[in-house]
Amino acid sequence: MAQERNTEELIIEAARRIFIKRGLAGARMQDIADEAGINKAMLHYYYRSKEKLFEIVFDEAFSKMVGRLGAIFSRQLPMEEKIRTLIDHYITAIAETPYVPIFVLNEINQQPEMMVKRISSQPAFPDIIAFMKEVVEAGKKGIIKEISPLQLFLNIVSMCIFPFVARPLIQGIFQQDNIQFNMLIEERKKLVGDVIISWLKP
Amino acid sequence: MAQERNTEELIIEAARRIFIKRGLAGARMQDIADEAGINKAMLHYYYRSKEKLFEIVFDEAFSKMVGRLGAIFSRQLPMEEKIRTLIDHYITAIAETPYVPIFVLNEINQQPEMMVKRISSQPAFPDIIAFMKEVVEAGKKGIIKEISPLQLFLNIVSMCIFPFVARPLIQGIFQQDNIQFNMLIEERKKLVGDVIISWLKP
DNA sequence: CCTTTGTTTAACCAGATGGTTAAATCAAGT
DNA sequence: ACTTGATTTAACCATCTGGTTAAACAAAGG
Repeated sequence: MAQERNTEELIIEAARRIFIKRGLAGARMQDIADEAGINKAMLHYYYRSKEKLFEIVFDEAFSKMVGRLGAIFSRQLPMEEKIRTLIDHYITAIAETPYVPIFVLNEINQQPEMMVKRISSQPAFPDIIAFMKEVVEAGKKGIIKEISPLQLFLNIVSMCIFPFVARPLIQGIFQQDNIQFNMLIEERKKLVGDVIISWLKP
Repeated sequence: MAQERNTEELIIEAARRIFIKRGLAGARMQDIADEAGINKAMLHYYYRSKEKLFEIVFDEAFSKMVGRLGAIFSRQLPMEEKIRTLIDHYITAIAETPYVPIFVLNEINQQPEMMVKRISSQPAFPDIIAFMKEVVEAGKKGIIKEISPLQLFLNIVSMCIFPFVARPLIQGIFQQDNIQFNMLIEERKKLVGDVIISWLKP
């Protein structure tokens, strides 16, 4: 057999970069081939079509964005501490692959049917539901204010993810360079927790 | 001259629908022509190229998303009330064209240089800056807690816009139909205000 | 050495895509 | 009716794009 054995992985890495940067419609198979330093035909040899390749990249990205929530949720901690660590860890996780959210959200908006398939095969969802039940109970016990757990979830995720989605907008309007932006994000790991906790105080 | 005089506007309306639904890379000139019920050559007759047409649609969408903030900010009201009406009005405005934010954010991420041009020609930005100064002053006077005005702004905009950007995700995970989703948004007009105000209490 | 089997390449293809052009159509002024 | 100038259309073009194919190549086993 010829060449190194990681051609397969080389292709995925290239596809990941190109798809996440340009989206499904904007990505060109030739660009992916160039990025991987191989012939265009190899893409079809290893992964049958553009859609197949995209599906792999998308699934991976989707899990990276949604899946991380589950692991954190399931931790056994008092409500306030649980929420604070959730926010801190989630922002940290997203900051590692900051272009994933806008990619995932845009593709989902292009083909909302995609969601249906992911829902069943996404192990994080049950944990999210469980967390929301905990929130209701904590509300009844008076540990926190009684609020809609869905709205709580939405608020947390909004404040964690949105800054990355709107990154060029923020940096453009407020003239922030990359270092300043990263500091902003760093500060949010605690600040978003403050916002949520102050709201939840009974 | 032939036909009705609104061909020009007819084209823009069609382009708006197609571009916002599919994005620049995903939109086809033929689709826009079909949507407008005219020949493809007319698009080039009235608007020279795909890019030119796109620019018009994008500018319009960008203003719709960012511009609305200015008008609300400039209103003379006590801080708490100002923030509450801002949130209420902004969510209402976005709900009227709910697919604009994901379109704008995605295109900005595709071509961040676009931002540079918009910044100078966007009249809402000065008002945003002015608002942020007010926030600092209100903090010093003890009317509200002393917080980073940028972070405040980010929190507000995040919680207002993100639900629309993540709409299919939310509806998918939590099995919400369109009516339920709209109720969720309706509830947020007050709820997001509560979150922010409770955080700002000195 | 030669066969076999998995891997890689260059050349090619059909359909799509943005854009052009020359001719046709239409309404209004003369 | 005829000219004029804007509007509209059908046909066309060059290029791009996802995908295919046949042949070349490289190892491993016999």
